[in-house]
Amino acid sequence: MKSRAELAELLRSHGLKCTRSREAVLGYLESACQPADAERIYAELRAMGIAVNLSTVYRTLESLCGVGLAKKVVLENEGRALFEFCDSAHRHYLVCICCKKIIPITFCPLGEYEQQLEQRTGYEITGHKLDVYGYCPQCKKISRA
Amino acid sequence: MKSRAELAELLRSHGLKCTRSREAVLGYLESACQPADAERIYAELRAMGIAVNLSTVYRTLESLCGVGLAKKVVLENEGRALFEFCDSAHRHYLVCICCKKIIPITFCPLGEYEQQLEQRTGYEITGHKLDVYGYCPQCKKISRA
DNA sequence: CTTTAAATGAGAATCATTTGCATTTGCATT
DNA sequence: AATGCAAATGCAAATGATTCTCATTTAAAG
Repeated sequence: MKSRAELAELLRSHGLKCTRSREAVLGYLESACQPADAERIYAELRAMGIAVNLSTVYRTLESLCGVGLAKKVVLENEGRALFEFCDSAHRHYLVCICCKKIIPITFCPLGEYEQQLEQRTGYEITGHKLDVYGYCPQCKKISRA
Repeated sequence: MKSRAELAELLRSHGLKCTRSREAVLGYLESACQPADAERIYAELRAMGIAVNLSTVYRTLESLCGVGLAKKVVLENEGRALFEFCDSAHRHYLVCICCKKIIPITFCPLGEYEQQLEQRTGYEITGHKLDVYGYCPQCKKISRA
């Protein structure tokens, strides 16, 4: 959980002008425990008494992603894009297909696989996206009941 | 490349009424060498002289996916959904971030990884999605020139 | 050949996201 | 502290993919 001053500094050091909306959105993402979509960020900020405009939230998210302060996460069967604070760590997501809870996974087993693929296909591989789907412990119980 | 009769049989054996549009869409997917989006399928069919409606293409794709004859593929940074004929093989995609060409990959290295995840997280894992991004041989050359 | 439920066409509706434009604001400079 | 200006914002309208409504057509069961 970063202070107001830290957020401002983070923005400036990434070449972004520091504004009320940007500070708010960045602060929200930084303290969020899960990726959130624009509408949700918008709603939560309003609930906190910070009047931002939805377009501004979208624009801010775009800027933050542009400078690497946020990351856009697009999941299958999810109509809208999610965003998270970007600590520049490579990660994957484990998504509950029932309650939609998302937990990040830091272990990635694909390094060697990518090398093999490069050799076999002649592609120059720049990255990958892996999401795992299933039932979280709670939903597993419920679906059995 | 399946015959008209084979397509009809495929539809019926999956519990779908056989109609002109469905036969056309299924036939297109079956002979396509890459996943295609609804608009493209629509355009190509019209170009072949088959007058289908775009809504029908969407509805047909939904039905086909519903009975397992097609598969929806959602890629990052791709505004629209893609669809492919479903031969029920588990596969991943290697997508050129430059020309958007997509090649399917049949080798999947994630079986063991999923088991480890189940143990560590208590989730019941039902599946995953892995897409790999990079430059295809041609685009690799171009970007260097 | 009827019948009937399901499929289709045409266009309106929806939903997330983007954009145009007038107004405001950060912030560097007087 | 006041000024200027480009960048950021608010608002409403535009967009693009997809879905829905409803009147009409069609597949295929009887």
